Amino acid sequence: MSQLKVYNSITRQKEVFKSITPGHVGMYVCGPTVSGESHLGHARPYITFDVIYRYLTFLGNKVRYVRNITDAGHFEEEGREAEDKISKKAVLEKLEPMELVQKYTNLFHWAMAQFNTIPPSIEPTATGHIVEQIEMIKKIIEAGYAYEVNGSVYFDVKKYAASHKYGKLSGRIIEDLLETTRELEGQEEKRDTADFALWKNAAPEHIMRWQSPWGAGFPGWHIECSAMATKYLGAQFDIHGGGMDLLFPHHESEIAQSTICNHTAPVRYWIHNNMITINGRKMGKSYNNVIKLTELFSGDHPLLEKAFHPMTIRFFILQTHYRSTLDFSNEALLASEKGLKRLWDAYENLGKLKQEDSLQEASDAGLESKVKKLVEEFDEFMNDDFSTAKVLANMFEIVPVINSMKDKTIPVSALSKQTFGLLQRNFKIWVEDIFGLKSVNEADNSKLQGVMQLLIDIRKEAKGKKDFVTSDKIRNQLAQLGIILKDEKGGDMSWNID
RNA sequence: GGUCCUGUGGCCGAGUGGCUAGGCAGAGCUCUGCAAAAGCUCCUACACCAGUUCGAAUCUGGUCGGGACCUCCA
Repeated sequence: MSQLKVYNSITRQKEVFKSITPGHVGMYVCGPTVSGESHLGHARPYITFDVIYRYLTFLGNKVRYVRNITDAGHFEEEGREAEDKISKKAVLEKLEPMELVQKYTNLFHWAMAQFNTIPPSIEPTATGHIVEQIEMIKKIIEAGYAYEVNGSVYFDVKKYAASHKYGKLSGRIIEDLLETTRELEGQEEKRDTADFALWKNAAPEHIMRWQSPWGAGFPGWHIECSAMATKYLGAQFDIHGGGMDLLFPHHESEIAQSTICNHTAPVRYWIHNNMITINGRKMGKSYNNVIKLTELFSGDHPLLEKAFHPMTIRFFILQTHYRSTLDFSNEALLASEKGLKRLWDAYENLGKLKQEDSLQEASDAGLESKVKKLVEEFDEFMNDDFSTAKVLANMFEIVPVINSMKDKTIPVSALSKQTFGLLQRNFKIWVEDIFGLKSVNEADNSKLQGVMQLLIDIRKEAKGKKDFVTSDKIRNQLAQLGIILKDEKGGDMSWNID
């Protein structure tokens, strides 16, 4: 089998992946800020890294996957802010930060479950690691790379850049950063505009605040990831992932902090997913083009013609390489929906075919070698920087073979016992275990199965007597209920829920 | 303005210098009581201009277009 190669953002090239401790992989992925609802854009990194997590595990690694919850910072809930300003005094009418955080954390977990993502090994919260963050800031101050002003602490980028490569990851040039003339609030405290906050002084009315050696305040954005990654994965770990928009300043700053604190570069492989765009534009609050996940699942959004199943979104994302932008549209999602159905139906049909029907020798040598090659390429493509799109393309090339076997226009014995087994095993591993796809039909209970079998039997009898009025009645009325009944070759019938 | 990415058929998208993925949509045929599904076949594109090469969607330079980051945005 070929070696796994990953594109490393910091070296800008594909490198052979080798973990620090053989057989073990430490992976940190920047998690959500739970001050609002997740949208389609958020789905991309979590699905991408879920597949990476699953694949690394499949390769035999014990993976510790850490994904944080950013629940500290300056939070305001939309709509409730105004309410607060009317200065209601009652406790219950005021914004309670933890209530807000809990609400969106729950919603996030629910959405991730819908996508069938595996929960991370550790999901630390920023508020649960204030102590670690303060310790880290202290160390940086002691090392002389941070300074305190009015209860806030800033990282001294200029000093760091004198001996380290600040900007290496993001391709930023330190001189340009130092020259930036942008005027923002609170900037006057900093020695230099490029400096970033490690700790921020909080005004008394600020809703989230903790005691620190520098007074009451809250941690800077970047330090939380550094502190939690260090705590759970060590001073140096294998993979750090996140969206490309986090390259700068977030990840660049993480490198600086951790390097000063732990005297080593924190991350071996930086992996960044690209953005989901809508009409060519990144999906984001500031562009006013956000489609929330709840809206996507319900279809309740002006841009959506209908509701889309979470699995459709997952498949949609896997059809593209993770480092390419992915353009959203109704049409594209509709295409994914149909494509997924075609793949899933074939996958289910494959599972029902009997391996005993094949022999040691293949009766169709050409098909045998074609199918074998297509299946064996799964690993090769995935090892090439997780090319899920190419694996799926190969699967689709096999779909007609499976469907023909089901229709008996190609005998199962066209393939050798060995290759047929390979096909069945690998489809299961790749479709379910690695790509994490699952059935779109939620109703799979045995009573319904029984009722359907009864209707199918009655319809078969009617058809046998050429009583098409009855047979059509059954099929049409079921269709009205959203159950599609199909006649198959040989008189069998199959059904699924639309 | 600075740094970087990108431009593929009606749509979404893979693409490692030659063998020109895949999905969806569209057309025809087969199967079929009808329908649906399925199978087979067709539609063969790489923004533009120059260059390198026997050969370029792929490499180089330029032009034009789109985008990301430089704002606590995945």
